[in-house]
Amino acid sequence: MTNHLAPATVFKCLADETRVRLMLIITCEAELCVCDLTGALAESQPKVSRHLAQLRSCGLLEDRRQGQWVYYRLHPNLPDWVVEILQTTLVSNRQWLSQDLERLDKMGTRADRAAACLGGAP
Amino acid sequence: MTNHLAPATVFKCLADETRVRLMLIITCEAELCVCDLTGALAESQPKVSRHLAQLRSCGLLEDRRQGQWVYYRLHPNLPDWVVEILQTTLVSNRQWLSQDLERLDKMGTRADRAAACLGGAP
DNA sequence: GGAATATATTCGGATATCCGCATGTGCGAA
DNA sequence: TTCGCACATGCGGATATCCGAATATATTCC
Repeated sequence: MTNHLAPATVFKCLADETRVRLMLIITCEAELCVCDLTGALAESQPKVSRHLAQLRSCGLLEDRRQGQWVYYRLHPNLPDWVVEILQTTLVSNRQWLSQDLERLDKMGTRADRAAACLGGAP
Repeated sequence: MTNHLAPATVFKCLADETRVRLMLIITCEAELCVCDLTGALAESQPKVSRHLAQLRSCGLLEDRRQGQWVYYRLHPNLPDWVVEILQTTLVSNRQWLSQDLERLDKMGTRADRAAACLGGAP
């Protein structure tokens, strides 16, 4: 809402298959760490990390370090129209994204593991 | 709705400033010929033509020759989510697009078709 | 401190993108 | 047919993008 992100800048960020997949999965799951994303996409760690860095430097993502893990989520100041676009794309392309989400589901996300840990034994 | 356009493909088309401007203006005006678009963008004719060709070959635009003019419009089989994205982007970036639309408006002639899409934005 | 895990970055090369300039093509009018 | 306008495209060349492999940094655990 506060950021000015030119349309071309936003679309350039989404113009790479790896980056759209990252953005849509994060839109879907709210917050994920790099290892989750690497597993979900079944891509190499440097590749995923590089694209995440690009998305962050453009202002689409925000990162947060917690221990050895770095969590990524949509940037809180993301303009509304960008969020809308992500959600629209997500809703109409679930099938396209299903393999990534299945892989993510099967590995159990770090967020889930952490939550389970908080609820159970720390 | 019928076409299968992968998200990355669509966003790649919109990842260039010239191409987003073309797509948004056409989304706004329904149908325009190359000379209108060249005037609106104030870019060279080969540049505009080349980008239009790319948008057409990707399936985002459809062209129609009428006499010496070639009119471009959104492809009728464009998936709904792509149209939604274009409209969302348009609505939230009127200011960004205003110069192009003003130029188009001032040209008059072939661009007689309502430029009233801009609404009341300054 | 040292090993182990998670993440980031550098490097170099293959490929893609974008552009201006010039030229080619299709159409209508004279 | 020839001219002129509207549009498309071929041809370099500059620049950007993307990747794998290797390496660097950060943090935790022992």
